This record gives sequence, C-alpha cells and structure tokens, in this order.
Amino acid sequence: MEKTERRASNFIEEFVEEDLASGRFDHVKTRFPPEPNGFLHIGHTKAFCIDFQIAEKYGGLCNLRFDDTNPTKEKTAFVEGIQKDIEWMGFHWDKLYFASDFFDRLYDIAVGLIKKGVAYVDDQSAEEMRQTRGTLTSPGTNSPYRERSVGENLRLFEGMKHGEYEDGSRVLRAKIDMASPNVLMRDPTIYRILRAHHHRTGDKWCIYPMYDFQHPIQDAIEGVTHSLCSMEYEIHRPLYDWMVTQAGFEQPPRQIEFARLNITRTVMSKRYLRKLVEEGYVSGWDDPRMPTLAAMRRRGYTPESIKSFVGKVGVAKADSEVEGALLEHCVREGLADIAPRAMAVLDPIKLVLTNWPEDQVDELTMENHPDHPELGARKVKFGRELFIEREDFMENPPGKFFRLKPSGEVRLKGAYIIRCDEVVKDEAGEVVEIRCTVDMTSKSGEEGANRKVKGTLHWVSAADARPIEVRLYEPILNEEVEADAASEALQNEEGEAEVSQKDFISRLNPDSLKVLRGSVAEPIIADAAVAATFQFLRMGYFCKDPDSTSELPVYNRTVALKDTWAKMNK
RNA sequence: UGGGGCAUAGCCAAGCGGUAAGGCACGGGACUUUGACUCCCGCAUUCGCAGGUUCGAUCCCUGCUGCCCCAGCCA
Repeated sequence: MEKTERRASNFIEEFVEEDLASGRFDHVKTRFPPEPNGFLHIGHTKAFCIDFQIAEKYGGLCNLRFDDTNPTKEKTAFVEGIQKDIEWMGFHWDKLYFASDFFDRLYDIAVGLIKKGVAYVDDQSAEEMRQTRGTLTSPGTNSPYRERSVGENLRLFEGMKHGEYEDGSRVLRAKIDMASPNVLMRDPTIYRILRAHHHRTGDKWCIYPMYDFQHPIQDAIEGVTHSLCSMEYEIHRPLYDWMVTQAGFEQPPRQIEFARLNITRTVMSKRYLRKLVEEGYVSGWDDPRMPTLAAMRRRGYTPESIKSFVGKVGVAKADSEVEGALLEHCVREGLADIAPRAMAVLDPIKLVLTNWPEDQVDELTMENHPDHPELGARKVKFGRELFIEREDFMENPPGKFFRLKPSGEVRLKGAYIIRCDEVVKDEAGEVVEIRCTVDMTSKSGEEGANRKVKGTLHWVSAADARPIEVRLYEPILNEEVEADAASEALQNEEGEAEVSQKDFISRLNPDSLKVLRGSVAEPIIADAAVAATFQFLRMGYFCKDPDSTSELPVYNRTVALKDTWAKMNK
C-alpha cells in the first residue's frame, strides 16, 4: 500500500503542507541556528529535532548555522560541543554555516538599506535611545539623526566599520516606525560597534550585526523556506518580514513559532545553567544532573530515548511544563531491551549460608537478558558468604513484605532459596550479618527447583565482590512548593525577571547527587568499558562514568526502575 | 493602561460544525526466579467563564477572566 497523502501531525506540518500545496515553495529547507555560547540542552534538542524531522518528512534538508554575532559570549569549544551533540543524536545537517562567514555580505546588505533610505546611523547614546523608545503604552520619538542624508549615513557607517568611532558611540538603525505599538519595530538597532575578539574572524571586525537583522537575512541567503523558532520570536516576525522584504529577497522564508520545552524540576535557562557551571554547583556542563545533551549522554540516556521523549511531548503553541516522569519513562523504555542485566549491591549487608561448605565456591550460569538470549550468559560465583541489599532485610516487616525476614524464605536470583535463621547485631543493635540456610534442592534451573517463594533478591558473592562507586541522582531543583516568581523565571531562557541569585540557589536540591562508597558488583560490571550500560537487577539502569579508575569503577544511575513497593510504603 | 500569543483530565496533547484520540501519571487485576518488563481493565456527560448563531458548538460570533512574551548597542 502506498501512502499517498502525508498527514500533518502538528500545526507546523500543516503550514508546510499548505505552502507546498499553494506553490509558495516547491521544497522544504530548515535550519538549526544556535548561538555558540553554551552547550545544547534538552530544550534545544526539541527545537532541532523539529528542524531536522520536518525537513526529513518533506524530503528537504536542514542546515546547521551558528549565529555567532556576539563575540563576547561565544567560544570555539561550544561550536565543537554543539556539533558533537547533534551528530550524537543521529542527525545530519546539509550545509554548515557561520553567520560570521557572511559578515561582508551582511555589511553590503546593510549599505543597501542605507541607500534605500530605510536605515540610518544614530549618534544617540544607549541611554538616550532607551528614553526615546517610549514605553509599552506610549509611542517613542524620532531620533534627531533620523533624517540624515544617505551620503552622510554611508560615510558614517563606513567609519563605524573602519573603527573611527568608539564602542557605543553610534549604531545603525532600521528606519521603521517609532510609534509602532510593537516596540520591536521602533527603529531597531541593526549594527553596533563592539571591539571584541571574535572566535572566528578575530579582530577583523569592530561592528557586528544584531539578531533582528542578521537572522532573517541569513535565513534568506541560505534559501531557508521555513524558519522554525520559539514563541518569544513571534513578535519579531513583522521585523523578520520587513528585513527580508527590504533586502529584496524573492522567496522570503516563512517564520513559524512553537512553544519551547520546559520540564519540572529542571533548569532550562542558559543563564542559570552557566551559573551552575561557573560557580561550581555542578562539576561541569556534562555533570549528569545537567539537562544538557553532554550530561545526558554521560548519564546513559540514549539518543533514541531522547527523540522518543521529544516526540511524545508534541509540538504546540501553548506554554507547558512536562513532568520529568515522561522523560524517565522514555529512558527506561529505551534501555529495557538493550541493557544487559547484572547484579550489584548498593548498600551491602553480609549474609552467611551456614550449611554451605566453608571453602566451596560454585559457578552459576546467569542469563544476561531475560528476553534476549542472544545477549548470552555469564558465570557468577556463589559461595558461603554473600552480600544482599540492606533494605531487602527487615526484622519486623510490615505485611506484604516479600523480602527476607526472620524465618522467612526468598530466592537468591539465579541461585537457591534460602531461609533466614538468625541475625547478628553489633553493640548498637544494628544488624551486621544475616545467617541463613540454603535449600540445596532449589537450585535455579534444576528439576525440582520449581518451588515458589514470593521474593527474589539480587546478590553478589564475597568471592566475586568488586568495589564500585555509585552515584545516584535526583532532579537538580527542589520540588515546587508553590508557583512563585522565582520558579517561573527559571523556566524561561534568559528570562530577565529579577530573580536574585539567592532565590535560585535556594531552589537547588541538596540531594541531587548522592555518592555511595561501599557498593559491590560482579566482575562483569567492574571490568566493563566506560559508557557501558547495565540494568543492575532490581536497582535501575546504570552507566559507567569516565571518572572510573581501574581500582574504582564509577557508575551513574541513569534512571531507577519503577518501584511499586516504595510507592506502597508512601 | 499598548501590542503579540495561549487556554481540552494531575502533566503533555489530538480535535478543523455531527456528539471528547493517544501518551505519561494514577487506581485495580493477570503474569513474574527483577515488587521490573508485558498484558488486561478503569480514569473529561465535558473542553477557562458568560452569552449568542445553529437541528447540533471544544470547533463560528461577542464579551469577560487567567497565564506567557515585548521597552538590549543579547540571541
């Protein structure tokens, strides 16, 4: 069956189909235009998934373009990081561009605007411009320099380019309408003088184009058909259209806006992310608590999971905040089939099998994945002394406790059923050892071993136990008590609501990172390569961290397993 | 008090005048040598509110309310 009609799955696709049908465009070209002033986070990821996927769906291509027009904030390290992240996500851009590659062309177009009489050099100070811009409810007033002659403007603009004036002394402005109800249309600045070293053009330029000029023109130069961006740019659209029209482009791109992604208990503003890094609240842009792709990669999230998440979130125009649980669901779903299972005990307590011969160590065969025999099996040692999870034993458990308790029986996964006979305590009354007897007839997989017990525990034998460090994560922000001004501002990129550093810092979750030192694991876990992912049976998905050494492997918990028992106890 | 947007379940989100998709979360059950996975079942008589048009309105009209964005020589 051939699919003859393409079904739009969101309003952007509807627009695209509409444009294709009407003949406004005969193909689709998109672009992802990050400023290289930080690493990409999950919010950007939604954006570029949309950019690439729309292009792909309609047989078009997507460019990667760095909008590097503000040299004070940009670095080569960020452009490299961004490219790596996009590639890791499995997308392929068509052309790779830098706005800075077009500075000459942009300059020429600005000159063209001056010649047309729709741009002028303004000598007012930033402060004067602010005052004459008017307010949201009152119109602005024209600059005294607004009616300069084309010749003078040309001369002055060239002077700006040649470094004849000080930073901030003059700007080039578009001549639009100082009384426009849309403040952005009140003669926006399109070039400023800025003596800063640019990561690509060095000191060649001392004037740099502004976003509202560069972005639309650049889109048009690249032949972008659909310029997708987030909602805050909706009010820039008239300006966008003004620019490409004034510059004389035949088939101006269509800008379409969609709502950006927010996730509960997640910092999604580059400004605050930078603060976390620069002030040492996290170890870096790839600290596994960060919402950056670098961090998610390190933590063990897969590109497939992230794409699945973005897909489930959908595309719309309404402000929204997605629950972190949806992301976690996608991460588990993506790992379930591919992560080999193995055993690690995060918080060990010693268990002695009193009827097991002192020096006997057996080798048991355990499957690496219950649903995927092709992932093979491994040998695991089993002896008289083992470790089990401290929380898997309770002396006085509540009802419905299927784990180990005095006189109770459980199965040790892949091994035997054991019965708890006694507990050994220290002076403080803490249980330090559990003594059990093995039902020798219950060996896993053997005939007659089909006796059922309610609980199955993971374990590591003392003979096999290798120390590992385990890092557990929680959301970086505290649970929101109430919607307060601070929390809202955290969700908005570069949102300038006056949130003091103190408010932000006070919202950080002190338990976002928990480091476990006494954990033990099977050799297959300890000896795995960095970035290897496992499901530690019953404990969650874990990924080996680059901080690992040969003496001490380090594992990040990517995500915990769902835990009905914990929920019941709440 | 200007302009631009947005309101459908706890969280996302379909819906495009013919009688409320789906996912997550949540609750119940089955299965289980992971309290996982998987599988069943349940979960909006109602779409921000109030009017109007219509045989019929989440959808069209009017008025209201609430939330978000805009006064950088940031992007």
